[in-house]
Amino acid sequence: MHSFTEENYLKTIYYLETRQGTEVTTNALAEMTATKAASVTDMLRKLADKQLIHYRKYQGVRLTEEGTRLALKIIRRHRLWEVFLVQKLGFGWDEVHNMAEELEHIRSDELVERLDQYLEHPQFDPHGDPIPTPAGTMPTTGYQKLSEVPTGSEVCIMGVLEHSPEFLQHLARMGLTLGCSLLLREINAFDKSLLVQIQPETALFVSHDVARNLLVA
Amino acid sequence: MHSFTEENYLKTIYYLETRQGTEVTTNALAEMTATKAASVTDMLRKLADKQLIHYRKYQGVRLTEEGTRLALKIIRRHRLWEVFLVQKLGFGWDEVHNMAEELEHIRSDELVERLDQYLEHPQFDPHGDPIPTPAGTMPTTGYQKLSEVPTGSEVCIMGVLEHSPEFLQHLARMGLTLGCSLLLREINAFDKSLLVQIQPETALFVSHDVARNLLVA
DNA sequence: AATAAAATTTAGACTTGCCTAAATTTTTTG
DNA sequence: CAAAAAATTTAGGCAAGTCTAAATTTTATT
Repeated sequence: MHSFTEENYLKTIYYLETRQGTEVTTNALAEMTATKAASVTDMLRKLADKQLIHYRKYQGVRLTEEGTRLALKIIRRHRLWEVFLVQKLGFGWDEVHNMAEELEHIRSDELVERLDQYLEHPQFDPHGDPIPTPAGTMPTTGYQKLSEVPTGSEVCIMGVLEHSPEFLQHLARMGLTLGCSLLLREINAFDKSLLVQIQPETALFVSHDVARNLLVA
Repeated sequence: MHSFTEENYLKTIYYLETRQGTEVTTNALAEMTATKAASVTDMLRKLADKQLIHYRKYQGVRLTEEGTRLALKIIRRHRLWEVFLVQKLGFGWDEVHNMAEELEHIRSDELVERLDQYLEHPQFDPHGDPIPTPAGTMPTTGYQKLSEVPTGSEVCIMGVLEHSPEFLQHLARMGLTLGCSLLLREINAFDKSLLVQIQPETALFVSHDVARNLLVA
């Protein structure tokens, strides 16, 4: 059995590893977990002893196969609980992250599979993130960042890369929601902001920071 | 904020205090929490520092008002999650205790109140135990132990005092379920077992140990 | 390439919650 | 009511996970 703390490190390593595509550094982990680098080093030694990560001193870490499997199991739980909180209990998508951070550590596998069944096997969480399979693999989506599609594209908002309440509430204030269609009119040369049209009559500017956290298809 | 461990001690103290009506001893707590007496003493000092219990060395403990309020909050969460697991996810009443032991520590008050609403404000958990109010009071029931009702009584099974899977599965094998009607035919003088009639044609012997863990009205 | 800066690890310590062994207090018993 | 037994507390220690400060390694800079 693994501690909450170990589970959180695995999840964070998975996140940084897939986001950056490179080995994950001690400092990056310290920042994400809001601890100090020395504490991270201690935990990395422990995870390496348990064969959950490949760790070369001073070189950073990657998850082993077993570590990846475990990380995806936690992420599956997290996302299924988020679906429950939004669809069944009526929370907003900007309110559920912290609760799911606790619920994801509940240890029963049978509970997770029954929850999945009760929710009718959702494919995506309320933020559009794909839910890992029970077998421990991450479904792939062909989504791109809005900041990377060419001018003139007509796309649909499929997910977000940033889950903070601040970001999600900002989207809501701009009228941007999951499933919303966008026509990319132009990209401003000065600050890289994007002019997007969301209704025949309505267009607005979206900052580059917002655009690179919006997934579209 | 209180740790999982502190919450578990409060819950256990509440349970023993109301079951026995007297001050709770260190040894009783050590047995219930599967730890050693010395560890209990440590924790009692901490809980007393936080004004959650009245503690007189060598004399045992009682919960303060604040301690009682907190204990009932945990018990409310536990019982609501049990209702969820049985009614929504389809678990048996003998399977849910351990999962609820983990779920009861999820910290969001709003989550609990939304769950309560989603479950349509249940009054009792799957074992017939009353669910404490949001205000932190325990509803009273007039239930008696089956071992204490007079011969000839016709009663209905309303709850259980023992929650172990072994006990609950034993009830199931005897055909005894919540809501089941019983006619108490006689009490055996030799071993205090009870002859109870559950159908016009069907009667069976129930041990004293079973009878004192069955609540009836 | 040598040195300065940055990143990482090591060393030693703290807190929580648990343990064993020994000391103390309370209760029981002859 | 005094001695023995039982219950409880104290003392000292351990593991997990964190910290600060110092040492080491890597990277960047001149």
